[in-house]
Amino acid sequence: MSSVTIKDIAKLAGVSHTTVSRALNDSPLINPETKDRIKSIAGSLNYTPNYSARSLVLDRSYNLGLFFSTLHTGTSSGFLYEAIKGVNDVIKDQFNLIVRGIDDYKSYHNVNRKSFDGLIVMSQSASDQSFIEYAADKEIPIVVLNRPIDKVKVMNLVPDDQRGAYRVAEHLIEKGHRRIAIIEGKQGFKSTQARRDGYREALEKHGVPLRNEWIVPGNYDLESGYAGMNRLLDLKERPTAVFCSNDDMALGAIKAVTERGLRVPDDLSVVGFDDHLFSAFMSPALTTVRRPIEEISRAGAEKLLSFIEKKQVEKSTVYFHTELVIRDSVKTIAGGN
Amino acid sequence: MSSVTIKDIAKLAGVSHTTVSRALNDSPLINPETKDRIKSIAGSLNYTPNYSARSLVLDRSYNLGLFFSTLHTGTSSGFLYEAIKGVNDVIKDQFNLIVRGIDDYKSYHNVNRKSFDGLIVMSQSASDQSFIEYAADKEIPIVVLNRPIDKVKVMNLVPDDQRGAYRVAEHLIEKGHRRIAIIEGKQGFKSTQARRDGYREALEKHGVPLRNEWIVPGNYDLESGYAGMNRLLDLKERPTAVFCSNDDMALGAIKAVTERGLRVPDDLSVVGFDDHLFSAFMSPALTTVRRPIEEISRAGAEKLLSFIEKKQVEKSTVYFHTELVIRDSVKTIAGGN
DNA sequence: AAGAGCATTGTTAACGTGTGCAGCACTATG
DNA sequence: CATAGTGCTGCACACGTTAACAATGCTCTT
Repeated sequence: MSSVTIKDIAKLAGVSHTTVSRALNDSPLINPETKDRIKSIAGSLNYTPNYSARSLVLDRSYNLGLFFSTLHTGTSSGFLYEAIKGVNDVIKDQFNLIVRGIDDYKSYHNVNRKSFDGLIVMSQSASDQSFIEYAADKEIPIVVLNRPIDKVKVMNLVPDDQRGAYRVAEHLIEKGHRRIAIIEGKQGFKSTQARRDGYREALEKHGVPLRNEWIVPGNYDLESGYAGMNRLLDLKERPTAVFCSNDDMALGAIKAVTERGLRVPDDLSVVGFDDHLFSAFMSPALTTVRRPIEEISRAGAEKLLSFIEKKQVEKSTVYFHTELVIRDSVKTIAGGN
Repeated sequence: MSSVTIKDIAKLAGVSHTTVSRALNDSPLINPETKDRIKSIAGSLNYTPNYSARSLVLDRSYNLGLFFSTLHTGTSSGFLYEAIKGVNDVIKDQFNLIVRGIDDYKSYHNVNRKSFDGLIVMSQSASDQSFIEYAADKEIPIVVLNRPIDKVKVMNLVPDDQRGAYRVAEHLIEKGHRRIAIIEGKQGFKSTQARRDGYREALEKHGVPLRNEWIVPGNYDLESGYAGMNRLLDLKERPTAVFCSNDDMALGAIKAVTERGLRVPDDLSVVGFDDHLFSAFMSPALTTVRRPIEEISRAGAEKLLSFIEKKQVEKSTVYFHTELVIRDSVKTIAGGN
């Protein structure tokens, strides 16, 4: 069952392989009748083009890379899922979607124009700056999603994390809270900083005191949310509300609260960030910030395809709206402080 | 910055391109000194091999396909995440990992030996039987994970869902429950049937009555768990325990319970299946069955690599142990019934 | 000293496509 | 009738790599 080539078809049709190639590619040069004849022969032989050969001569790989900063700690499953779904919906059959974590590369050696027609980087950390620069330098069509980057100019689609964090912190203040803690995201991630900044901005704007002991580190996973909340609960002066830098940590944090016999939101209010699938179904349903990852991924894929087609890239930064989602994990308190 | 080829290197080194090819591939035929010289020239020119050309002549694509039944409803993000992580950990730099949903294919046309060195199918539904048969027929090295398949013989690694379901149902019975409902998984999914069978088996074995109205449909997503539980709560005779066919639905189900002012497990016991990342962190922590998807994925990838290397496939079915994970969502009750 | 054998390198073809250019037959134009 | 034009097809080469085979120079053996 060795595979059939255009030369086999040519022989059967009594034409040259050139004619077959043209016919299958719908060249207007070919007589409609021979074209049909060739196509039907190809169909009956179950011909499939050899993509390696085509790639070689056309200088296209038919590969699109979807790169994450890491596929280990820091990338939540929901994030991965939404990104793949969004991109996949757009590219369909046209390209192979190759998924990889940047931190798995020892060297970027085989990231080049020959191997990838384009790249989508779901960037979470400054640590992949070098990768982005490398790819941009090689002039591979590229879009960078999720993390705003500086220095190198590329198409950059990002959620407005800072604004979202600002809104959710402000929401806590409006509900009467004045003792508001934060469990931060993974160090080095840009999103960690943006959410921290939004949080600070809201507190400062409303003259709410900011205490160092209410700022605890985390790394975006469940366990770190659990640990972070325990640290806060051990303080003499507890906060009345805690802003967790993502929903996973919020879930861990709530676990820590209930383990001590306390209740959310009655004894302590908790908010998250991301609006994961499960967040609406937790008890209590989590107040959080929706970050449109799937939408950004879709938009990024569309941009990339147009770059590849037009053989020309645009470079700009586009912010996507983040949205406060109010549910049941925040208590309204009377006095504040 | 047009890319450098072995011929360019050959010119600079004053040798033929064949020698360069051999040197870079560490052929023992080449004089160690010239080899070093060529390698250093290649390094300084920043040479990267053209994989399309290499693929063409070697008849290898360097592509591995990771195929899911669907990337839409029915595939939970945790499942996707664990599968990608497991496979990716094994293949590292050797191959491109191409992720796709089978239901996105209009035709399997460009699934062939030329385009894929091997396939990993995370099969969830009988609907991809035709895909598996197609691939097996084309003699592409293949492993099928997660779903036990019949008819076509391939390497098949699956969790023992039925045994797991049996154990968790038995656990409920041991805790004194005799009114046990089930919210089923997506119709047509093999796992749905296996879990149902395990559940029935346990009930029959222990002489626990099985009532039709306590068997409600679902489709593995949060919403369907929520809806299913509401159906059960509307019954005149409510169950005392509910086996949800996965953790996502358990989460939705618990939501429905708490919404009515009832509590888990005090008023109603709930168990799930999968042991998702978040299950230990729910309140109450969910009693469930651990299904080692990442482990299976890793094992599958290793098998596949060995098939490709040895150019020979084994065919058998291997069951992976599923494990009852006891947490806090089941109440011990005195009498039963 | 001649031939065998080895180490190293080069020549040439092949993988399956796509494409510039030439060529053919036929029609239209004057 | 000669010429230009048009519609269609084939020839020959290119893409970058690997590999079978040939060729070269050298060493060793007898």
